[in-house]
Amino acid sequence: MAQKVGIKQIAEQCGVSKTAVSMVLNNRAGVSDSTRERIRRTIGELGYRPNQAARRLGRGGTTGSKSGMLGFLAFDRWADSGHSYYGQVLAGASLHAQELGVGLTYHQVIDPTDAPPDSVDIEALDGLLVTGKPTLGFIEAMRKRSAPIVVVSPSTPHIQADSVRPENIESAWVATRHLIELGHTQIGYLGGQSFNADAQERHFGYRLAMQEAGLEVDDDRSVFTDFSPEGGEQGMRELIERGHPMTAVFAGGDYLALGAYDAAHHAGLSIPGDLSIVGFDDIEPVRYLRPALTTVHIDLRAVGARAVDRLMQLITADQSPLRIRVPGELVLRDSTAPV
Amino acid sequence: MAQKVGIKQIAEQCGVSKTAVSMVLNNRAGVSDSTRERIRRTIGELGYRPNQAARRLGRGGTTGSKSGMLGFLAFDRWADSGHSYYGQVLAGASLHAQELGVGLTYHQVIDPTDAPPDSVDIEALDGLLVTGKPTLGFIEAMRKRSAPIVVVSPSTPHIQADSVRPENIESAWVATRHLIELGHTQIGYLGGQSFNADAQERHFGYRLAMQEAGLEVDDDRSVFTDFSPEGGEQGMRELIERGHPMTAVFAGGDYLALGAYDAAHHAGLSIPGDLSIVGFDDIEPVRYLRPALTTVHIDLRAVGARAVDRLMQLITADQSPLRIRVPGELVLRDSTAPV
DNA sequence: GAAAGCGTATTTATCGGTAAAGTTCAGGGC
DNA sequence: GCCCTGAACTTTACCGATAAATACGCTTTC
Repeated sequence: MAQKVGIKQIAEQCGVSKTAVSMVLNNRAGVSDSTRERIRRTIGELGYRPNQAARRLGRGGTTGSKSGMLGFLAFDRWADSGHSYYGQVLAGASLHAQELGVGLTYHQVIDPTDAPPDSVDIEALDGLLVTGKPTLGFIEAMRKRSAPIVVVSPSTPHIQADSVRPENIESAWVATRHLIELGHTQIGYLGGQSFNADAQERHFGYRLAMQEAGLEVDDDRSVFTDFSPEGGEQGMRELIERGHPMTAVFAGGDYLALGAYDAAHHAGLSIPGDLSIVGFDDIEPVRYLRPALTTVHIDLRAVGARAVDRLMQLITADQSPLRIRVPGELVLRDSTAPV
Repeated sequence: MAQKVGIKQIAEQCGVSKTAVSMVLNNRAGVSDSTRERIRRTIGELGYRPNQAARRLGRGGTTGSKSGMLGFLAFDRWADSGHSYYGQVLAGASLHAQELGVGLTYHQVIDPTDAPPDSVDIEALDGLLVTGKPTLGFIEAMRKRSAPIVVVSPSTPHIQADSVRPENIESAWVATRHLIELGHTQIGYLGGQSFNADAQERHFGYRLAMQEAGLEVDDDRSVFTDFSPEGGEQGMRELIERGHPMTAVFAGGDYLALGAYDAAHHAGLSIPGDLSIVGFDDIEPVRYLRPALTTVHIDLRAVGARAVDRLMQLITADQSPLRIRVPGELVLRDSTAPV
């Protein structure tokens, strides 16, 4: 049976001290390139794998971190339609957690009652990353259990917790601006309902761009609807039925844009010929729409990574709630065209 | 600021040694009831939480056997396009793991080398659920570390590990049968490359249905291509260019169908008027295609749950590899029509 | 009465690392 | 030649817990 390979074995093999090896492992300065290379090779040859437990301990386990585990809570409401969304957040969080040497446990939550699920051993977790649509009560309950929480949620507005969210206003501004630059002046808005914080902000960004351009922000050209393809279709239909001339629409969410496509087709409007559409979020399905949807891309992996960062900050040194914003980027595809 | 409470503080407070406290923590004999009680109380008062990392280390490091934790490994190759797919598997796995009272840690893997990532503390995990596209070498490496593995992967064929996969043959048969029942006789096949086990099986199911119906299985009507929208488009284009009359196509994967739509439109073929298409997998995007894609739905949550089941079996009693199949279900949408 | 047994509790070494404080040695400025 | 500097390492001291070995009273046993 293969001897357990530890940092010590590596050190002996290379004729250096344990510390030298440790330094290489952590990419720290103080080791010559040749030695570094030699150690790296030996590590590979012996198939050495650092013992995370020991690492944490040595690194000053005293620092808050009890289990070295963060929890990722996913509320079920989003599990079906939103997994391409949260999957990315999760990927980013996982990757970053690994970099930081902490673990990440995943917990699907079905029942959105205010009580945290028994199955989640919060006590054993250093912090919680909550995605989806947690109730305020849930957050409160968690807080009482004194586990730091960071929320990645598009919908709960004035939550008393740290959060990581998209830079909605700016991005909505950019999206609307894009339409304006294409020459559109009659631009509609299709958004989620106003209790949704993201929806509010995106609407604000839209209005900002309109006003700046000296364009009329007509409430008749704005519709607030369910944040879903169905809602989008209904909303778009209503927008069309109102009869106000309109050559472009900013949809504050790709799922809405999905529905808007259907409504537009149904009304015999071609995209982008008769109607340009810009979305928001860049979820997977819109890449395959024809014409492909121009939309605001949010780097969801970055969202996850930032959330983990913040969580670690909270764990090591308690601070007051902070809301982090991740910038968006307009992705030009085929659903928009000059007037 | 609250002093770090360690076993040491407890010991001092009680005027005993660290070991005594340790023994109490582990419910081991060798401590008088009175002392035990006293220590217990102090632990409660000081709100002491044992440091897991240190515990594992001290316990002999390597032997982490019963951590009550399963690991979910996701290979990056799928992270972008496949998250709506694996997200569901993950959700199902998480839910079921919670029911069984075991934890689930998530690990995104970027580098698909044969070496398991350092960040995954396999030693501490009771079993591994691997999704995405692991290399055979990876599975081997894992196996050597003696952690039970269950693979949920569409592509690696003769892997020496337990796996949970769709009932490809039967479902492909059903899908093809559906086309036949609509009156189609000239049915093309668009599939992934043959080193992909799922692709093989789906192709087999297709041929089975054709032969049973006494229809000619013409190799000229089959194309094997990259399992991606791009591959699908190219494949479909080729199929069309070959010039064999064809009124329907069975795409052995929704991503292929996605591309097929584009190719069909490009060629001026209407769906399902000129060409009926059936897909496989029921990924999220295809719900929003117009016309919505008729496809085979796989209950991915069930896949995840079954995988966890199997993993638990392996952990408690090692058994020979078993391959579990999850049935699919044909979802009728709008991409198919009678001839 | 000395050796042995036994429940308790304490030392001490260790787990696999990490960090901070030495140590060595080559080179550079003056 | 002298002192200083800094890179490249090594020593040493833990991190927080565990296990094995040891010590300490006190009762039993021959």
